[in-house]
This record gives sequence, C-alpha cells and structure tokens, in this order.
Amino acid sequence: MDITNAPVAFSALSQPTRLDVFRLLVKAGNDGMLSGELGQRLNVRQNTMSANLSILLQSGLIRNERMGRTIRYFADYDGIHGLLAFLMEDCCGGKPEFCEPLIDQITCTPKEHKEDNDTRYLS
Amino acid sequence: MDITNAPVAFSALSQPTRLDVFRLLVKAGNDGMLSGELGQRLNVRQNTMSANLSILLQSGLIRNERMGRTIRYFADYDGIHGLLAFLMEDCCGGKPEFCEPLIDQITCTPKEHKEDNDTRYLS
DNA sequence: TCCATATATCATGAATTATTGATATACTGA
DNA sequence: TCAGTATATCAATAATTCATGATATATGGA
Repeated sequence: MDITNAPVAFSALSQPTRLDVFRLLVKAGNDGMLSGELGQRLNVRQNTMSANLSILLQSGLIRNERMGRTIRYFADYDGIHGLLAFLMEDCCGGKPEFCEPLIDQITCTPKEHKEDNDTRYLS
Repeated sequence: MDITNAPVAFSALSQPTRLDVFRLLVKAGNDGMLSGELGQRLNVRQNTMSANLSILLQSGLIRNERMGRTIRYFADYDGIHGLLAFLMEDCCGGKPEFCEPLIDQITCTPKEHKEDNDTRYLS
C-alpha cells in the first residue's frame, strides 16, 4: 500500500458505501471488522465490497490484517490524521503552533505516538 | 445553496484544483479570495474555475459574496465542522462528550457560536 | 489431497465527471 | 445607454468510475 496524495483519499470517501465502511471502522476502533461482516452489515455484494475496501486501503485511511481465513479491517488513525492536517493546514489564521495540537486531538492521536504521525500530505 | 450529504462534499475535495482552492480559502480566512484571483493563482481557465467553484459551493464547504463586479469566496467553517464531525463520529471509542469539543477546536469553532453549528451531516 | 469458506481479480457495459469553446449574464463607469 | 470587466451557463466530447457475473486465489479442516 502506498498513498501519495489527498485527492485519492477524498475520492475514496466520496462513494456512499465506502464512506459507510470508513465510519463503521472509525466506530469499531481497535476491534476492527471483517470484510464479510462489513458486506453483510451494509448489504453489499462480495466483490463490490472487496473492490471498495481495496480503494480505501490504497487511500491510506484504513488498513487490514489477515486472521486465518478472514481479513480484518481497521481505521488507520495515522492516515486520517495526515489527511485532516493537510486539509486544515493553517486553518487558525496561519498559526500552526495553535492548530496542530487540535488536529492531533480530533484524530485521537496519543501524545506518546506523536513522532510516528503520518506526514505524507504535508507540504 | 443546499447541501444534503457528505459524499458530495468529499467528491468536491477529490479533484486537485478544487482541493487547492479549498485549502487556499482555509488559509485566507476572513479575507477570502476573488474568483479571478483563484484562477490566476492556480492557472486555471475562467470557466473551469467557475464550474469548480460551483461544485464547492454546492458541497457547503465554501460560500461566496458578491462585491460589486467581483465575487469573493470564503471557507465555510460551519460546513467544514459538520463534515468532519460526521466523518469522525464516535472516533474516540464512542465517547462523543470527549470527541466533540476536539472537533470544534480543529475547525476553529468559537465557543460563543457553537449553537449555530451545522448539523446537516449528523445522524 | 480434497472440499468448503473467505476474499480478490478480471472484463464489460452503464453512468458519471472533467474540460473546453462559445455564449450569456451581472455589474460598473463614462 | 453603451462599453468593458467579472463571472456563469451551455453543449459536446473524452476520460473516469461503478457494479456485476464469472472466475481465481488463499486458508483451514477432514
């Protein structure tokens, strides 16, 4: 997986099923959800869900882990943080020292992991 | 102008020129920017810029004001706040009382205007 | 090794979106 | 009222995206 730009991520979120998937994963937190579970929950066919999950994966907003026969998907908070930081860059009147901690908070970035933050979107 | 859903807003941000416009307006803050100014700055033809601004307007992420012959565009913080709140709903493990103030902060929502917040995206 | 389950990939057609040249509208000042 | 500037709309083509049926791959258990 290799994300290079923000339009790809927003494009991923622009499709209703994918937005639903993303929000379910945000709510699911560390538990994540299985691919099949998402398909059942949202009443989406298997190959359609697979294609949509693939697009979300490429966007860097979610990640996955194979658990035996099944694959579990999670919201990727680093990716989310990077995207929102890019989107709202200088949002507080060009005072990043004021704005950045707030972006950390909205994306639930723990202070002790701040050095791992995704900066791919930042210019 | 009447925005009804989040996919429209993310779709608006999924196009590179529109994302650039949005970010310029976020940075510009209360000064906003003229349509022609945006076109020059991003090297985009007049009618293309007009079409893209129209799409951003429909998304509720920006607003405009005619000033004589020119039209000035601004980031719409209420719209932005509503979208991000919807996107990250329950992001902190289903504890909105912890999460919501952070969303207010990232979108620079002043406390005294909280009652005006856009809730169109919230379920 | 064979079967069943879970997920991914492929090819296709339908629908949507983006850009452009041309033209229309809105406003200002002379 | 006319000319000029700023912006919007229209029509058309090109490009992209979507969901789907069919099929392939990966894993686990008997």
